[in-house]
Amino acid sequence: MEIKESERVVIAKPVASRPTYSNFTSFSELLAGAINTTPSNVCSGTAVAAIRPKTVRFRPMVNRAPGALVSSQAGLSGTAVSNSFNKVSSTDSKATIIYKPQAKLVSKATVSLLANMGNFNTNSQQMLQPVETRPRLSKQDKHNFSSQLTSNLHQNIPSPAEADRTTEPSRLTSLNQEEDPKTLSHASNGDRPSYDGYNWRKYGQKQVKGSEYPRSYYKCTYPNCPVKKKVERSFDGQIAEIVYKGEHNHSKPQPPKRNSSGTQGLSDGNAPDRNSTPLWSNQLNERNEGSEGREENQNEIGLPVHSIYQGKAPPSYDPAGTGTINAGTGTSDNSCGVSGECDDGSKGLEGANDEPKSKRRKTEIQSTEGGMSGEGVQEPRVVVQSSTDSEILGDGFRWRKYGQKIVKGNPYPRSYYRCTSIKCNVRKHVERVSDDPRAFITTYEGKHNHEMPLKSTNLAAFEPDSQAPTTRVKQ
DNA sequence: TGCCTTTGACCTTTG
DNA sequence: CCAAAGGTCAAAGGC
Repeated sequence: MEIKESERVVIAKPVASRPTYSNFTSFSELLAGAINTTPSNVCSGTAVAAIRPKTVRFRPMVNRAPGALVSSQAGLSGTAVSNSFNKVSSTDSKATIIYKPQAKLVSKATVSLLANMGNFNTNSQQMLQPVETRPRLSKQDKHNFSSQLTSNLHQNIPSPAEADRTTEPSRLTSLNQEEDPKTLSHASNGDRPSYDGYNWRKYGQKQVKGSEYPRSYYKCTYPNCPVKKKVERSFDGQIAEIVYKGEHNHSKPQPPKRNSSGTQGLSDGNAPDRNSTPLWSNQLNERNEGSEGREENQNEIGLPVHSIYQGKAPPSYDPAGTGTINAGTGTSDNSCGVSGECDDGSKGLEGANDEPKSKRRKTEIQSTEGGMSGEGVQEPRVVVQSSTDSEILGDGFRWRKYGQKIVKGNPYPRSYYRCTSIKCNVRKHVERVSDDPRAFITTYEGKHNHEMPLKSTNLAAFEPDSQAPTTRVKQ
């Protein structure tokens, strides 16, 4: 179980790929990783899965899926959200660390719940909304969810981070929703404007070592466009990482139609721009698979998604460039970055799954529109996201997760974080090294050039686990 | 009927 | 140079 140091060093890979962004979930994520992996595995075993073999087709399954998920999650987290704690602890049998786990669990549970419900609401955005502006769904529904979520969260989660988490759930929901593209579409009436504007075709799927979930390969459907992306899922089947290759040699396809109807209309009206903002959220909701949305949202949940560009990729995207924080931007931006224009859609797109096949295109188009319209907006969002994305981990600093990867020799995923302080180049990666979720090894690179944003006292609350983990400083 | 996803096999890349 | 892993192709099936 122990990790080989040499391998750790390998961090480079993720880095190399230009992370535009990422998500974070920091702790929760870690936990999730840890917990989920193990437990999840277990769960998966029990619950199962969820695996969402493929979403799309499951429509009929949809109901099941959610249910399944829920059950699974429930199993994991607890039947009910509230229970999540217990279960978590119980499952792992490690009660001590309740906090984080809880958070995670809770969120998941909630998520699952949401998912179920969410299908209707569809737009997980609710949670996101704050960030976005777009109201795409019926607000009421959202409210319901959100309220529920929040309530759950509150109950379950004592941690300070709740607020963030609330978002998480939503995100999660979105994820879940992925599975039910239909629901999304249906529910939302077309909510999904989301496609990033680009159209993607799935051309392959493969089981990757170290991952229970398959990696999906997508190509931009625009003629001659070399852009490809691959989407990996994490334990829960949520998107864990999206890697883009190449740059779009075209602008986003515009939707021929405009639909004013429905959500899009909303988005259009308000945020004309691309989806950036709205899309963002939308995306999340809509496409689950899509990556982007998730990216941002997922942060906490542990569903971190991040997009990484390979090759030339993103020409400009990162406002920050490598910007430490960009990540935030990266998220949504990433997509954008990749295409330059903002692919956002892409993320969603892949979701191909999400959408029902034939409709997909149609929707895409429409969605694109919505998305297209609002381009300018994106960046701003990014900003917002970034704020949400980063989390204060046990060490008292605020980190942004920019990557997660399973390294050989260790069945547990390694999460990469970057200090969100603008001038600070400190990075660290955290990986679980044993069945004990508390057994983490944290490796730091560089030194902080700023003070710790959070007081140690507070930290305690955040991370009970912090004790367990081992810390290393590369340099 | 057409489009898209799924999947197994083959090819390429990397260690 | 070999083996393993990853990536892509293309036929088949489903919606």
